[in-house]
Amino acid sequence: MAQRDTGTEQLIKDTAKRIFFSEGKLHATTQDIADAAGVNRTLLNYYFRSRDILFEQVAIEAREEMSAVLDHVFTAQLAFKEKLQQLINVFMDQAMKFPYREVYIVTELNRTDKAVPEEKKVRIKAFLKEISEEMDAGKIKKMDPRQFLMNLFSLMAYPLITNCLNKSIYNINDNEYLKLMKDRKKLIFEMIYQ
Amino acid sequence: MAQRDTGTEQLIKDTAKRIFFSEGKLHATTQDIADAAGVNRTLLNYYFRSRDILFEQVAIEAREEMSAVLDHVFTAQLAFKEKLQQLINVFMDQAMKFPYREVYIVTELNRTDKAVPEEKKVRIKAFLKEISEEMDAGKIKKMDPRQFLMNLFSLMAYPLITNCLNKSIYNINDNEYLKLMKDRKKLIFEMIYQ
DNA sequence: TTGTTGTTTGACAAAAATGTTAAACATAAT
DNA sequence: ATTATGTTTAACATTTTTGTCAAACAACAA
Repeated sequence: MAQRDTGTEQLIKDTAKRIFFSEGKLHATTQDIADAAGVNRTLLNYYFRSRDILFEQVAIEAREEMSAVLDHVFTAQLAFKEKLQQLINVFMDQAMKFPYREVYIVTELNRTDKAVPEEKKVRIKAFLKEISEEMDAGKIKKMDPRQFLMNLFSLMAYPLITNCLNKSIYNINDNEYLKLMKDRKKLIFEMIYQ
Repeated sequence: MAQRDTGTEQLIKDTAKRIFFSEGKLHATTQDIADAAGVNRTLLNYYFRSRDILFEQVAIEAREEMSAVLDHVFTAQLAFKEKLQQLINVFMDQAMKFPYREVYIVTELNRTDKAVPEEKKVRIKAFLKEISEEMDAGKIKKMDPRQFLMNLFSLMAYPLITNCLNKSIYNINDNEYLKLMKDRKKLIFEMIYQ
């Protein structure tokens, strides 16, 4: 396919991701993406054949990027406590850059009525087991381990999705918001781990 | 305007809300909404003039419905503990019905590049003050009260937004999911209030 | 240089979504 | 029954978005 790699294909995908995941413009058109990338719209068809294929490719890579982060932390040779700290650190850094990534994944699934892709559940199950053991050891409050994971991801992801609302509600500017989000890393850890 | 109220205007809005807030189909067209409501698409223009006006009206009412719930609980004549329990109970019931309501509000703001509407901050400020007092009284962990509120809403809202993903990741069906969400009410309260 | 191949562009075509209009319809009042 | 008024519909028009194609362009090889 791409014999002379001009970087255009990657540029288009990166731009699409910026618009969708960072700016949260889920209704962006192919023209919007082309303009933002500074390329002719026809190139989107040249590299991806159709809008739907491009959008799905972006969704697929979003899921892959997500799994990659989680797998990396889940399989790290670390004690649970350190794993947790690293997970919070890495995930929140990504969430601050791409706050709407999960929202994009979900809305694309809702839009296309496509079956939810079966996740590789081995890593998750192993981590759920670790969580259970930590509960037995009294390091974290006893509950359904799935609830524990939902709590964790909720605390990390949601405030960034509702960024614009929070800034209005709590009367804070960009800098202060950034500080609040950085503080959250420590706060979340202390909240779920004694 | 509506001398003979046939209920059509309300039907259109209710249908739009169902599609946007419940089904999470944020890319729905006017035709999609008309079909789902079982009415001629022209009626959307008859009652709302344009698509944009309808969509903004829906967003405005979404914010109003949200504030209404919060205001009601915030100003209730109850002790903080009971207020919190009621808030969790009422908010999660709504979130289970309309999981994507906040997402709709946010994406409409991002789509239209409209200024974030200034919220009535009096009630919020009063509640933030109550939270501070509760912290001083040792009933909740000390932190920035805004973080406390973010925690609370994150824990309530996020798992419902990611419903379809969670079902795949944790291998659960609709019924089990419903039970998990009901259990969360108690779980969230115990997590943030000693 | 010339030919080859992959890339980019503009003009055009097609499809999808939204908006407009006149006429049909229904209901209530005269 | 007839008129008046608000509601609904179908046909049409417009705008927006997406897709196609041939030609121009750029890099590389023979």
